Amino acid sequence: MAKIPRPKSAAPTVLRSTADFARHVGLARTTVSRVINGQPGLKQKTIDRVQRALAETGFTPNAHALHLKGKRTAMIGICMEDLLTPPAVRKLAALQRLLRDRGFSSLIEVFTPGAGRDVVRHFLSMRVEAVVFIGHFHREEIEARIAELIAHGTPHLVIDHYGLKNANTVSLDRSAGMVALLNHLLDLGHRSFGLLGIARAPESRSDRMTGINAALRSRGLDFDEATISLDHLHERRNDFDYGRKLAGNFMALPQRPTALLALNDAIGVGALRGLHDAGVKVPREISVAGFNNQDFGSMTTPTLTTIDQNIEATIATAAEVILAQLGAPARAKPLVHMIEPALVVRESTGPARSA
Amino acid sequence: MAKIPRPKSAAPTVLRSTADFARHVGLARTTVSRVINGQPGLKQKTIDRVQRALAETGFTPNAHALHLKGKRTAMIGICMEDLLTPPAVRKLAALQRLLRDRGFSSLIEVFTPGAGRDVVRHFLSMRVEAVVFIGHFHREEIEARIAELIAHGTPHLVIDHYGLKNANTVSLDRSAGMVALLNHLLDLGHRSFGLLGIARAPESRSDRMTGINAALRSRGLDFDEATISLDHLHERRNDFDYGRKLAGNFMALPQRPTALLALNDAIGVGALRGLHDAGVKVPREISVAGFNNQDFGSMTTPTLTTIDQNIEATIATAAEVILAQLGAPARAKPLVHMIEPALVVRESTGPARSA
DNA sequence: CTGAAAGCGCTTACAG
DNA sequence: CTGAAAGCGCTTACAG
Repeated sequence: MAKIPRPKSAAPTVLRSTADFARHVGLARTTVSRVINGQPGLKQKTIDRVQRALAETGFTPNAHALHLKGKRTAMIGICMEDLLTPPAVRKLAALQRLLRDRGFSSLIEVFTPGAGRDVVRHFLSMRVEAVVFIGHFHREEIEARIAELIAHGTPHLVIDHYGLKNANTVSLDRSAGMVALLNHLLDLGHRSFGLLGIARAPESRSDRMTGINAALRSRGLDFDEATISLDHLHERRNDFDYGRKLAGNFMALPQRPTALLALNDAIGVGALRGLHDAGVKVPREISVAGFNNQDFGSMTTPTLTTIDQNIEATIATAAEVILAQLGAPARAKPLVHMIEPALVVRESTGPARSA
Repeated sequence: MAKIPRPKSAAPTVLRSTADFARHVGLARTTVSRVINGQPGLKQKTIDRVQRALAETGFTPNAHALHLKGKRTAMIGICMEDLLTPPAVRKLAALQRLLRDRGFSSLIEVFTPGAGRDVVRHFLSMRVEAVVFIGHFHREEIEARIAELIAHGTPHLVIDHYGLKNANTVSLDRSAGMVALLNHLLDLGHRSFGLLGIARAPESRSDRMTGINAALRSRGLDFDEATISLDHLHERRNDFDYGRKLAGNFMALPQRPTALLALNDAIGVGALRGLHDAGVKVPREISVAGFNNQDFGSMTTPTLTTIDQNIEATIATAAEVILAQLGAPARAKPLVHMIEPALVVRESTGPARSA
């Protein structure tokens, strides 16, 4: 590679090392290092001189060399299921902020299926102090990654994916969320429920099934009789359109449910739209509920009843769990934290039509 | 600090260095290093032995040491205005993905006002190969950061903040977006426009003003007569509620505009909600347009006319610009790229009431 | 206050 | 194939 001639501007040649920098200031490397690290026994004059040069040149000690000398990396690896799910991104934002306030920087990666091993290896090669996973993952793959981390002695935490073997987790109590929602609707006289995206489901959904079941049973209702699912009609997606289409399918049924429960707010809002297009009045003719309490749910017509995830509590707990593990001896038993959700009643739920 | 006793499990003691690992495999450090780096002249048997041990132990060479020895960091610093603006996060997600495909990892930080210096210094201490800013920043602060990066010889790019001195930028042509929107509405007979969050504005907004002005003038209309702004009535925010309140204010006016132009879709959707609450029919009585083409805009009643940001093109260009700068001599002139937006006509705009 | 030295974890010639 | 050595950029005793 041909050498690029240095520009002859007024700006000093870029300083790449403490040696360069010490030469530039006219002091010993040792002295410079002591100033930078705030060690005692230096003349104020020397300190000022170095500080000024530091500000002028913008010299920054090489973090990699610092780490080699034993300085902690103060980095946390955060592995996201994706960056396109708003509630997950809200958690990321909150966690990143909390960690930064505590002096940690976040190394953020997306866990594309099959590439989990690469992501974790990258984190380990960077010697992160802990790894946090946010989202819902392929069970076997993430369990393998967590086993690796444990073997490696690197603390971990999984946010949102409940029920993983040997994993430290912080998750929303989705079962309790469904119980709250069902009780609200049962109190309104509803006895038959259409499930949008909730049935036939991977783990995080089955928590919900547990909740639905429990709520129904406590009122003496049978799950199979009280619920109906049409998820098999479309390829499963988590977006507006999936809800819109499914709502249409429910309306075409001879025996319509009186309430629709959606996996999330996007599907719920899509259902509202589908019902609107079909000329069905919500909540007069049918009630609709979402999950997650995303912001747009308060802007639809009608506004959407939903379950709030309590993201602040989730992330506060997560940060605590992560930070407590740092430098502490590895725990024998995994830590499992549950976060309580909150029911948010809006306009989309009302008394059952023919209760 | 008390030493933590190593667990006596079957798992081998954690291997922290090539020295440890070489001892574990029973080979010389040099040999191990050569296998890891795929150098020629090794017996297949040795290669297999090392590979197997690598897989078994999960040993990862220390990235910091690698870098010290001259390996490039392959890291790009990405500095976000925040992680709560969905279009910005969509750009982050797309950029992170493109960079990862090219073998770069992303170091993501949030640029809290006043802490920009720290963020950039952290990036530099990590020896990132380039720094990308996504969003809209305090002008002087970001210009100072960019000057530092240039002095430092580290490539940079700003996505979305147009018009910065000496900065490489990729930005949406918001002026062209407003022209397209205005022409659409002018063709529908609209002659008076309420501006929601667009006026009295920092740079990125003034691009819009330029576009509005140009479109109006080309039809012989005067800006001051044709537009009205009520932004002074509330503290400026970018959310649904701001739009909802402002829409109410516009309806209370003796001389109502026939169309409302919102800074973004959230404000636009909020306006739809405010109009709905006030019993005003959209678009029969008034038209509403947003900006950004966020997903929820197609779920409201009515659906929202807006401008699409063409995020794919933005990020493809951004990745190209960044990667082209790596290892290339610094350019004398900043690179300025403009991305063309696209008009998305939906239900919220229609013929002017009394055209 | 300065300077020379050791060592963090690696790779890469260099000599066996 | 192995081993000893140098050196990347730093900090931290250690001796002046």
